[in-house]
Amino acid sequence: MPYTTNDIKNIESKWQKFWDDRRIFHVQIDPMIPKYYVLEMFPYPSGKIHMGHVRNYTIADVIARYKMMRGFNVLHPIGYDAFGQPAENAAIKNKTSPAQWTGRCISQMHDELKKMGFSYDWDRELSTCDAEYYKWNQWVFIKMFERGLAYKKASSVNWCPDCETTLANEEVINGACWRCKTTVVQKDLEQWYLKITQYAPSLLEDLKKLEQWPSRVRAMQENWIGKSYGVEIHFKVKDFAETISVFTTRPDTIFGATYVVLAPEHPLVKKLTAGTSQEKEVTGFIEKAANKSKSFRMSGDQRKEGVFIGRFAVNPVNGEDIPIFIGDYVLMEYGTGAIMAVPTHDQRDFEFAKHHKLPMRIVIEDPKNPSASVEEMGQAYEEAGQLINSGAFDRISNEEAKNKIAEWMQVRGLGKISIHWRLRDWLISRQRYWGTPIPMIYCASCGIVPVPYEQLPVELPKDVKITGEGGSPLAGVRAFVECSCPKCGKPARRETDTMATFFDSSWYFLRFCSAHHIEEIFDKKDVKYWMPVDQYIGGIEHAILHLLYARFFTKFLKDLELLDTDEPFIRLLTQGMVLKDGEVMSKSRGNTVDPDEVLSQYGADTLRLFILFAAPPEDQLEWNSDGLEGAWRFLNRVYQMVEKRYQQPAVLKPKGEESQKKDDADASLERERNNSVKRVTQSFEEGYKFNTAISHLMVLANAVDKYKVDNGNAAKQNLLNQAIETLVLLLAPFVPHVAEEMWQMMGKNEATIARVAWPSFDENALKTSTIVIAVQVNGRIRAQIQVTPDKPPEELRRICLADQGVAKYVQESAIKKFIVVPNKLVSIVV
RNA sequence: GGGCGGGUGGCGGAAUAGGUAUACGCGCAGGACUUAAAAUCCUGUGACCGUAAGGUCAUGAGGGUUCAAUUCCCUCCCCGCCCACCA
Repeated sequence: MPYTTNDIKNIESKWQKFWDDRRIFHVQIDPMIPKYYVLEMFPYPSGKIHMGHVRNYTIADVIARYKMMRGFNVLHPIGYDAFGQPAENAAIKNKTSPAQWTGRCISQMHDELKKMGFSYDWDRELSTCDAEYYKWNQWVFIKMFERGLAYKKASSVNWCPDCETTLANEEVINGACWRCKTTVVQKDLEQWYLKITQYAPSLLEDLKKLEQWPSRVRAMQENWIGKSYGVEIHFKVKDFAETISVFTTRPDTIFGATYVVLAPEHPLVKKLTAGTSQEKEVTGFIEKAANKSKSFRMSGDQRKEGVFIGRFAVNPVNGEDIPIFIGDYVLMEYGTGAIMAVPTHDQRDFEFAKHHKLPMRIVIEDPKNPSASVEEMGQAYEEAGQLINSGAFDRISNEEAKNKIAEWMQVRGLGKISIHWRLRDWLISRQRYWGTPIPMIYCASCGIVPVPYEQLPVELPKDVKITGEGGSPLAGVRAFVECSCPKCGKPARRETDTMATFFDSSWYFLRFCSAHHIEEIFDKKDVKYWMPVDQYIGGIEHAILHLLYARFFTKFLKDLELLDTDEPFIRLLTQGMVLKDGEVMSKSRGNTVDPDEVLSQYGADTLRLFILFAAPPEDQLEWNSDGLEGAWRFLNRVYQMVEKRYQQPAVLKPKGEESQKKDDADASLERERNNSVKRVTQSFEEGYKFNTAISHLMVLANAVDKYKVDNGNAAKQNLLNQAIETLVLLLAPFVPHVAEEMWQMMGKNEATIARVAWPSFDENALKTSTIVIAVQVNGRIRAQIQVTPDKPPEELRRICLADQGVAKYVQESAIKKFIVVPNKLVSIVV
């Protein structure tokens, strides 16, 4: 059990109150001061904060406090992503309402965040479940609707049977619901979508601007958006007035296309099979395919099933009749829902063709095996090579042929050069209660009509019985559903679905700029000043979902001319996970450490210091209670230093004529002090390596410990004071409570250390009068010599040879090379 | 299958425009203080040989370039994360 006479953890609540009472971290726009916007991904208010939150917010807080000391006007807000299904479940379980439950969680969370000493501007605290916030969700939605970016369509959608609601593609992880892990099924439903695909090109292109994002997040988004260049090729159906369009990235293989495959859901299938002998078999296959979940169909290397549909298509480049199949390995969601199959050069087609004994033709020559025949192929040849069996294109490299054939086909009207995207539109309606009502009205005569702006917000009724049965609980609230059409005034019905909560979090960073603005979604001048977010911090799990949606909203709002920036987050830091015993700390594993317990035992500063010291922010962090103890020890040591060794300058009485000349110990302390400032500053400016920053603070503390002051030696005491002051200032962003306390103990005038200027350093003080140079002979260290800096090589050579340790291995006449790395090392080769 | 990270003491981790590997912390061992313990302080701590001086070997494995490689190049192994029948 940690214990000292002046318990450093008991001072924390005092300083928290001080910051609060004086609104130290409240900020306003000030064009004269450079701004800095630090933001962490706001929490879902589950009530208690966990170590992941603590780590995330501590990193953010340290950056915010550092920037404040550097003179920036720092916006550092917090809020709650308060809508969502867990509140419904908790409300049922605890016999309360989601609103009450969430309210209680928020106030609990609020208190816990305060206990961590984070430098938030609490005046901007917001919750997405407040009507003053979600009103603007509805406003954005209508703006999107007016521009055709929000639309309703019937489609096969992802459905979680457990949550009883639809899910966006981004919310389906390996075929399972991201929240409850239940296997997702497909349902045909009419749902609301946002046309994020319209922004696919700029979402992809602008990733290039995000140089300060981790490359893997950019790569993940790039893959998710998935741009492919290719050709849409038109295959005429033989003896039938229809054309099948396929998309391919491999037009170079068109001469090897020996059959066509449609997705079972392809709209042409029914038309083409009607009346053929294959109709029954095809219908049976479609039913079978429909019963398989999408995740099963997409889960890789199973046998490729399919049936011939009884008709043929014509290969446009050579006029061949080729059979048309339907196959479950072709997905309706991608491309045109139809493919041309080139079994010799695509492994999937190869497997399918083998299984169904379909013809093949090699059209790209394997340079290692130019005489290969179809019969002896064990797998598709997917590498590069020259074209063969391809008419006029023979002997052209296939890379070159891609463009040539594409252009040739386009000129002849056989195909169209085109780009396809993997990104799908974003399904945002949810059949749940605890969310933003979608502000739409259905009128029998006018159709779908948006709620007029002046009627916003469409408030979520409070007195709704939640059963957990799903299926739009709002549909059962007559007072909510029944309304009149804004256009014709006749009785009409409200939309009863609510918005996915990712809608709420796609623009909250803008709302923070003027958190409680009433007239508009936000105050344009505030947003102009604060945006973009300079530093965003959060978990990698949001690499696709939230970060993509937020970028989409930013681009949309810019198109509405409400914003100047087209990217919301300049710099992104994804913090690593917190582990215990080598496993991710999680409730389900039962290996969590409750931050509350650590707080009551050690206080926030110790917790903050440990978390920052144990690993670089982006790496995994292994929880270690001994390490926590170490952080506690260090803080106490520094506290004792201030208490016992610091003397207030007023008390300090210079005695007699003390020598102004600095001795070695003085120079050494000065060097460490300046070096610490340099290194800690560097760690903030170059990549946030807080672990090494703290290690340098420990080095400085060690130097202070070692430094002796003769009783009453004012010059030395001054030097010591200076070193301690610097140490306290450098510590301030990391351990704000103790730093405030120590600053006050030192009798400083500033109200808060949070606004004291960050210390600077003197490069000259880092120099030493003598340096130690390592001497290598044939690559091995054989001696250390002490010399004055910047010795010329000739002199070094003389000194080295005079050194006994060197002389043992070197005779002057045998020296082949003499290499000098200035002020570091000498390397002699004999 | 594709992409992105990583492999350094007993542990968390330092150090890469090539230049004294193991900073800082934890742990461990010994000592001081104490009736005793805790706390605190001091000393030591990569491995091996040696009383010591000193020497040899060590950054996943193996090669290469170099006076010099954790850092650069080649081959391979292992771990983590993300994506994946994407046409």
